[in-house]
Amino acid sequence: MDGCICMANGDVSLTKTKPKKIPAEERRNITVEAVIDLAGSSNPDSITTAAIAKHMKLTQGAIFRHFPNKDAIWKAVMNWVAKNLMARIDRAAKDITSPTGKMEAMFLAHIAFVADHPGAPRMLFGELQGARQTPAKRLAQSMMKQYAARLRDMITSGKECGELRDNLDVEAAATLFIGTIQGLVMQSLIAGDMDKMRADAPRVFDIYLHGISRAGDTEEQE
Amino acid sequence: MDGCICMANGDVSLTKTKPKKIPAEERRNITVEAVIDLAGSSNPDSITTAAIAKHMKLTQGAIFRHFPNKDAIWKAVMNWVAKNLMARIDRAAKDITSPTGKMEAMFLAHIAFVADHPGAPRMLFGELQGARQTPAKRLAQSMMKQYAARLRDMITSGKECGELRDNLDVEAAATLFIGTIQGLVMQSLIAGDMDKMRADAPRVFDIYLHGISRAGDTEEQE
DNA sequence: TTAAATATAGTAATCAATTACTATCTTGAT
DNA sequence: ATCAAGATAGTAATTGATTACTATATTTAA
Repeated sequence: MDGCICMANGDVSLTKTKPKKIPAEERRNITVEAVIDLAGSSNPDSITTAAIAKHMKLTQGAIFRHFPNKDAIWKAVMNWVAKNLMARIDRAAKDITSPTGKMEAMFLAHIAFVADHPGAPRMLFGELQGARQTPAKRLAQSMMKQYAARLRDMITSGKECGELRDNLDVEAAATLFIGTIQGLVMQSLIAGDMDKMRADAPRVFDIYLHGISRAGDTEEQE
Repeated sequence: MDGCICMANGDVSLTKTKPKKIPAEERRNITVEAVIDLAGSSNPDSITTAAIAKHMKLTQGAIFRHFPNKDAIWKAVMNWVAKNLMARIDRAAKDITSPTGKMEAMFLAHIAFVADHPGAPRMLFGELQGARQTPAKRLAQSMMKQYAARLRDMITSGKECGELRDNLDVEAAATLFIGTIQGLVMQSLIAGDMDKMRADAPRVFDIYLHGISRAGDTEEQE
């Protein structure tokens, strides 16, 4: 398909021609990347250890030299997703003072992250829906809680500084913010087109902003 | 577990107490219901034919007397979902004239359907995301297309009759409508609480309506 | 050399699907 | 009406493929 992952070690011998022996920690990172990669194009729940191993040019058994079991792999992947997503969102909102500006930056940063890593939301969705209470699920849930709390704070301060409607339902607004992202992501995953999501995101957020802003505030400067 | 399925045909013979042998078509319907039931509490993709059979008090092999293979089961299930969901939405919007009124009725009807059948959206999400182009996926995709087209028409006529903003982005508004539902559903599935979704839906739709309505139109009559 | 990293080659469990066979209902000629 | 013949719906056992996981041998970098 993409053919750009790792076929480049046949002849060209620089430092490592056949990088067979890789230190354990780096191998774990490679494993996480492989899983996220695979999750981008197949049901996360049915990604086998054999498929992971094949994708990173290893034998299946070798995986278990670096992870005690499959759940541990999932935990590592969820950890990666939570860390990188939150970092990206924080970075985007850092230099902006206005609450609505912060929210827009967060929204677009979140969308961009998902567009870069389509496997991430699929894993989140799949993992969170499962009945089984895995370590990975606990991680995902705590990230969601943290996300929602931060949003509520932001919306509340937006009301206080007059950018948002006084009668705005803070909880509903936070729910809709997250829901809007999830909905956009779902539709893009269904369409199999992440670029479409990038294009739609600003237009959709504009409507959301209309919905929460103080009447008359939202100027259409397009 | 419930013990009321088929043990009752030894002595009592009226017209039909509960015959052990069930005609093929009804058995197929029972199968569909069993799958949707199971999908409500476990990953649809990992529902086994054995689990389906057990849930409807049959042996695993008997399933294949009524379906040629597993894909055929999924196709039948998707057909059921598409038919019932669309019927319910149509019924809700039928007697309402105002476009925004129609949209609200559709929104709430959609949410109610999902709350009644939590397995349905899980199957749709799971099926639509998969890379494999199954008959079930084709069915789901055509339903989504039909849904989106109907929404765009409704929003357009809402603009024409003055209920919605003139500068409203029709496509984005339709995307956000569906996305809002999907987001609400996702969050409820994650929380494992369908009643919460029923309660949140009107509050969230109110914000959406704010976002698409003509300025000054939306009266807060609460 | 030596210890970590990987390969090889297994395991028991589970999957969808098929088989051989049995039980029950339906039908039509008498 | 009756009752063999055929159709229908079921069971139980088994298939080959695939799963997560493991035991042990081999390779390679320091």
